[in-house]
Amino acid sequence: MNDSPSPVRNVRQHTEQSNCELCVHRPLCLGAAATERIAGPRIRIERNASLFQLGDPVDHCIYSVRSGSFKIVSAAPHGVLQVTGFALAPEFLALNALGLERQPCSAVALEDSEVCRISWDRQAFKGRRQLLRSGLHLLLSKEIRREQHTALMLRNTHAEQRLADLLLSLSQRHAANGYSATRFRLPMSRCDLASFLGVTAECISRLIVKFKRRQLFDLDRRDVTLLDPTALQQLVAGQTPPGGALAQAA
Amino acid sequence: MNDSPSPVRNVRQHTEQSNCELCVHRPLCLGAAATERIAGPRIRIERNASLFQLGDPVDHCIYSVRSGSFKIVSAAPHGVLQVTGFALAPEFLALNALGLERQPCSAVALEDSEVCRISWDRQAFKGRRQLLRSGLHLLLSKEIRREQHTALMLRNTHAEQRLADLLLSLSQRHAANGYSATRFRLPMSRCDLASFLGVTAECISRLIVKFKRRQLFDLDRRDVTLLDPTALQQLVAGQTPPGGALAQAA
DNA sequence: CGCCCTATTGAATATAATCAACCGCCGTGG
DNA sequence: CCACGGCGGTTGATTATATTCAATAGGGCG
Repeated sequence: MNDSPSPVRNVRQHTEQSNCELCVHRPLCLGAAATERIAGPRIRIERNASLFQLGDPVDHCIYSVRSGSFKIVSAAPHGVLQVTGFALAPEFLALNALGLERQPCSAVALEDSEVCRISWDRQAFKGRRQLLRSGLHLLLSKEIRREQHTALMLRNTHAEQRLADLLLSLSQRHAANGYSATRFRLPMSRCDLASFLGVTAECISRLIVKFKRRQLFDLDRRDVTLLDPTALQQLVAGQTPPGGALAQAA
Repeated sequence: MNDSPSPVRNVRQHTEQSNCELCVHRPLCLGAAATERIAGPRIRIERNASLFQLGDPVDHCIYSVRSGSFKIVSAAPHGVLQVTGFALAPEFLALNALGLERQPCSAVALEDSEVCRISWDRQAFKGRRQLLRSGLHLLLSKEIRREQHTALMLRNTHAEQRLADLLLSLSQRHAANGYSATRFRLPMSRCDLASFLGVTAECISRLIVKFKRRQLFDLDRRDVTLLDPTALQQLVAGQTPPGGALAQAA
């Protein structure tokens, strides 16, 4: 992680294309409820280009990832950049920018990708279904839970369990799209993985070796094959470092 | 942390009291914008009682903490309970439950506290100002950012920096309420602190000693006096463990 | 007054960081 | 076409931060 991740051309690569009216994924937009025409035209972002960057003025939009994938990069207090999330195909970006003047993070395409913009400010919502706003509520709340899960894993697991959890998460998200749950390609570098998981790239390397030896998965370059998802799940659910339980406390 | 934190009486202690119409904090509810009558009557929760518990059916409400404080407790994959957040006086609870059937976490009062319920489901919103929903959007997005900050700290800082960050955060939140930024009482146990920061209680103890020696603060039982907030901030902004930067990547 | 729980302290251990070297791939350019 | 250079990734040896286990101390409450 002292070395750099994929280089980024600091250029927005927006190319207007087919309109989202025709988009096959449209029902997924804000849940099945939102069938209104709410999304703008598709925007193409090429690999390593950023959809928006930390400090950019916010455009009062969230983004729906239609194809491809992104990494979210934020700045730690001391200014060091870190990967704080990944957004795969039917997921959303910029849910954390509502009410801000400046983007709190960057979104960098991990491969050639497409997104749609969805405005969330008052004017844009006028005349549109209330359901849409409800959908946004649900989306935002879900995102809170996702972040909480991340924080949970960072608090009380070893690197081993974090990696297993991420792999399973990617697997599920692929499966939800109708792709194979056991074979897929990692869109991100080892360095990005490490940054997101809060460990060093060296540590990731060693973990991969360890996991391969245990026949948990196979991994060539960026192509994963989960050999024993059950074992991975058991690993995630295994014992944890920082102390034990918080007694009853619930 | 192998030992238990404050014991909890698993009983809801709801006592209807003064109506929120009269609440002095009301303008803070959903930002200054929401001056509507949106909140229900006050609910009193006594120390160590839980407002809601993991697995409870959700009541389609968020809660505004009017006085006192809460800890949020969630279950890690293996079932171990962990403190995933603290909610101080004019903050909100259950923002992560929208769209769920069951509460994903528990909220336990750290002292005798009061909350107001605010319904977020469709019927309850009827006839109420749209601003309110906008306010909720902003609130939810802000909560996402808060969680992201937590995850950020957990990823690439040592325990030392995490504790400093939390103390400064508590300080700010107190100051925002008009209380002293340098002298306040910690409502939570060392154990809760440790759980939230992702370290052991022993580690917290040692850190406290270390910080005292450095004249960063004074701490007796649960009473903190920040002696050198600037130094604390510098500490937070100091160098970090997991590797260095993510190159340009932004 | 004494018990229990929380907090603290100490010594040994472990997971992951750090530093450093090396390798293999890929695109560039001679 | 092949050599070069850069980058991403891997491996090794050492070190450090924080865990673990264990024992003790201090406060609050009955």
